[in-house]
Amino acid sequence: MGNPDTAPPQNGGGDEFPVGLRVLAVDDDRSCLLMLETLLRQCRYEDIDVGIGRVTVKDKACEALELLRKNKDQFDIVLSDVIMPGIDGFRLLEIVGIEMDLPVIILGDSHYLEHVSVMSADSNVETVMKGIMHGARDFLQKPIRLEELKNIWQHVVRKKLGEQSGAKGEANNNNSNDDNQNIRHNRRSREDSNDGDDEQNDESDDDHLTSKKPRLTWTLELHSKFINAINQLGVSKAVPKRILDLMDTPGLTRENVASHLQKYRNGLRKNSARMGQFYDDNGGLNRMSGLPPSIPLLSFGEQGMSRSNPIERFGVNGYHNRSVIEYGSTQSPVTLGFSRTITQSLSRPLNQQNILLRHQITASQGGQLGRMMQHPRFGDFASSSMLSGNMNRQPEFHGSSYMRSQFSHDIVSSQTGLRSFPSHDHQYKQCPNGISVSTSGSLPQEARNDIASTNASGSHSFAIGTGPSSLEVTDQIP
DNA sequence: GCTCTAATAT
DNA sequence: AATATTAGAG
Repeated sequence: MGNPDTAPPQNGGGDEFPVGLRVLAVDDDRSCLLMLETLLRQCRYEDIDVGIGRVTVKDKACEALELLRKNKDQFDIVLSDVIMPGIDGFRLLEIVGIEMDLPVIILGDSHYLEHVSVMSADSNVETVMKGIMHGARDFLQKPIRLEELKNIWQHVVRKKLGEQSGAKGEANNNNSNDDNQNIRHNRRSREDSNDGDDEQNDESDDDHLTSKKPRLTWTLELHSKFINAINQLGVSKAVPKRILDLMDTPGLTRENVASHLQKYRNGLRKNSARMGQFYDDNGGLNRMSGLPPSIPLLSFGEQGMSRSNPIERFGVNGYHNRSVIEYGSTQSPVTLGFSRTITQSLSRPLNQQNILLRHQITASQGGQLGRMMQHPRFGDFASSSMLSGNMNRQPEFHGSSYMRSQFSHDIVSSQTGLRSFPSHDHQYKQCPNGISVSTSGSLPQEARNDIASTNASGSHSFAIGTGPSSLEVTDQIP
């Protein structure tokens, strides 16, 4: 809670507002809109010289959008009501975020809040959160007060600042052979807004670029390094610090590694819980010491089904001839809600697929494992994408290339009792005691996805498992 | 004070 | 789901 009106950028005067900020306000409620416009003009966000008025109002989101599209670069900031017929505030927010990346401020409608919620408090928070998650820069609750509007310029400044400093690492999709350039460190600043009252928290430390928080993306390269490090260290000694050192990746933090490690271990744990055991770096049999006994032997149910990006949906029995694969870009929070759907046909119903899977199981395990054996997932053995090194599915894999993949694999081995079969369409090499994959029959959909999504075109190779228990597979698509 | 890890938040 | 952040224990 600091002093509200810190000096705006250029003019040193503490009380001057950036004259001529180009604001577009959208609200379907005419009276609100008028009020808003009046206030905005009082802020001197008004038209000065440019052809287009500096304060522009629209009572329909679609018109606002049209205006924005036609006049890119003609606006600095957008204020939008939440509830509107047609395109609502959130939607507008998304679109604007994607198409022109302007700061958007969401205006909360008290009517709406009352309406929707039994008690306004919660839903308010929810709404605010939703707005923020969708990329809103701020959230102002109606009735909007002049004081609040006076400060919206800060978002524009922040955005500009953000653009300057961070060289815009936006499209880091398929990039990078250079292991690490998606790394950008950021300390965040808690920025929020509030309900009925007031708000301005402008702690000017220095680095609160409220813009976007770039998160580290664990690319395949990074992950490989990570896995490498772990292999070198051995499971027991693999702690964040050491891994970090071994990875030798500038910009990467221990926290990054720790977080990833946590996930990695979860994967291990899951696996090992299923197997009851796993091999450590010495090839020795390890009992995961700290294994919570509570971990189910197999979580085939809902949990496992929707692992990783492509979200598969099977009928309860897995009988669908077609499965729906849904995906969406997760690049930026703004893309929330944008997802497309494609379909992929299955050669056979899952339950008829010829799954080759052997594992020593005891009779007592029969119940759950039995089910698993009918529908093993790639992930059941080595694959949580974590272990397979198959991280980071790129959007490009979706769609046609995805459908084009005709892999059909059987999971056939693990240390105990499972073995691999030679196969026509791919080469494989199996490490001693390795987990292996071969392509002899068919594979549950999930597994196929794991593999297919690794592949954009032509062949690819990937590793399954780590250390001595790993396998490298090279697939060749006919 | 630093590191690790589990838990929790975004 | 994937990462980040936090909190408490060593």
